[in-house]
Amino acid sequence: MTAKVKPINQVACKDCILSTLCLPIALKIEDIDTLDSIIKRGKPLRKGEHLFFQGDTFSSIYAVRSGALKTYTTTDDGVEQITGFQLPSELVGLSGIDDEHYPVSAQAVETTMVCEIPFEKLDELASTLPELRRKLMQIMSKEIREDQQMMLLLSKKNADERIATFLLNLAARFRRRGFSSQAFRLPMSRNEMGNYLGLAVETVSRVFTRFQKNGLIDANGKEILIKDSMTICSLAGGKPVNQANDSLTG
Amino acid sequence: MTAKVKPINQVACKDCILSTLCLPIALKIEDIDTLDSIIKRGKPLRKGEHLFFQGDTFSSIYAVRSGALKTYTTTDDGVEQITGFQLPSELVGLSGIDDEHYPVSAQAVETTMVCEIPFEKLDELASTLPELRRKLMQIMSKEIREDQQMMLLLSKKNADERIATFLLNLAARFRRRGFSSQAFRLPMSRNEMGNYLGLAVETVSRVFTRFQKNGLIDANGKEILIKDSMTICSLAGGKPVNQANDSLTG
DNA sequence: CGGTATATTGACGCCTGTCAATTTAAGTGG
DNA sequence: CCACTTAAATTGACAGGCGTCAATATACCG
Repeated sequence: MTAKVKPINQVACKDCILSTLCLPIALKIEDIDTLDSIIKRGKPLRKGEHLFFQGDTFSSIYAVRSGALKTYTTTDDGVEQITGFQLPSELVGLSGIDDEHYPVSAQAVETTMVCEIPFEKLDELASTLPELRRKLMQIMSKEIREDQQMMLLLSKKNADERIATFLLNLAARFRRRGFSSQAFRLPMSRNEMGNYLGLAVETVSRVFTRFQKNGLIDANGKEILIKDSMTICSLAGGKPVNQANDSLTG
Repeated sequence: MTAKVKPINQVACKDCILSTLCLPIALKIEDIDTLDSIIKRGKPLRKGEHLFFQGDTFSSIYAVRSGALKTYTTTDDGVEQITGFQLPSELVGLSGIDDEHYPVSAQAVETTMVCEIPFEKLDELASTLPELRRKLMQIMSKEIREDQQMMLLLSKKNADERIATFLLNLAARFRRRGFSSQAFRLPMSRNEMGNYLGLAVETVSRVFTRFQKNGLIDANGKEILIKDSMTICSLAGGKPVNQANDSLTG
């Protein structure tokens, strides 16, 4: 994996390489220190360990520092639906604010470190820092928007389009974090991908095989190389994106 | 339709019968007046008219006073996905906070009145009213939670389960507003329902016919009577709900 | 290196979308 | 209020995409 940056445990917010992506982006230096003071840095979660379970009392939101999480809901009859994957700098737990309890479980899909942000304190802080309040609302608004795009995907797109959309989405998120958007490692299994995308594992596997056969990607297990992003883009339903600002020519 | 309550145009927030459902629930009397002062009450929208279009500059969120709205996204290739229906007291436009533009269009599915809440002013108000700020975050959190439940529906449920879930969801929302949850009128067309639920109109129609044949509901056009809520509940994937606190015995 | 989880590939069937034809409802003008 | 037009809803026939089941191959891990 092309790791240009590596978050280190216990680093202060203002020194964290994720600071431009995480909450602090909107804060002044001294405010960042205030935010910093309420954040607890937890010990790493190993793959499969849970950060919290559906039904647990809501108390904190979490920011991923390294690794990746998944969140999922379980219905009364045991059906599971993954509702999202969280990469470094992304927040998890926002859906618990309204209720006393988290409506989802959060689990590490690989070794993961998180910052815990007690919501009570964050809320207090938000009352004195307008920038922070705005940023929080923006993050929640963005999540609503993205979830609704998932509704579109699940409701209207076929298997090829779903996988293409998913790969591009991941690619874009990796790029924002300074990684290559053409070559990356999927943090999740085929099973988890299928669950998230509303597809059977077998279908995911078949699409990957076909994409590879048609020269769209090069997939070696979880290692992915995007070879024909034009075609993938058009499959995903967006306009083709030129790759000028990616690692090839950047 | 069993209309127990009827919002009247130009009524102040503190006199609005929706006040316990809408934002003001968390506010003290004098604060409600402050909120009241920033709200613009618009003229009614006729069925089919738009409140805003996808891509329009974001400036306000809106509260539905009467009638119903739908929000939908349109992809580059013209595919439409309805992302939600908004009933009286519900907010629309929250997904636009993060960006400069609304990511969805909002259109009246029947004659509808809305309150316009300029976001700039709401945001200012939120800085001085902690209760308002919390309430806003709760509403957004709830929307995230509900959108993720839709992801579950679209990803894992079959046609019967989707319709059952949808009917129960509507029933619950009607009940909260003082209407019967057993007999109500659907504000949207079969087409819109199908679009929202990821089903073809024909499938929606067939499921309705089958539900009726099996004695689950009585459907006369848009008029719906829930006859066997136990079965519908179990189809929807939830625990059966007793009807004690509904109009039959309440 | 053996045991287990994960991934791949093939065969088959079903749910649901698509196409087409009515039927019914809604909206409009005289 | 009724005839006319148009939209919406229903019903049937058909087929295809994807899920399910099963077998094998590969990767992962202690």
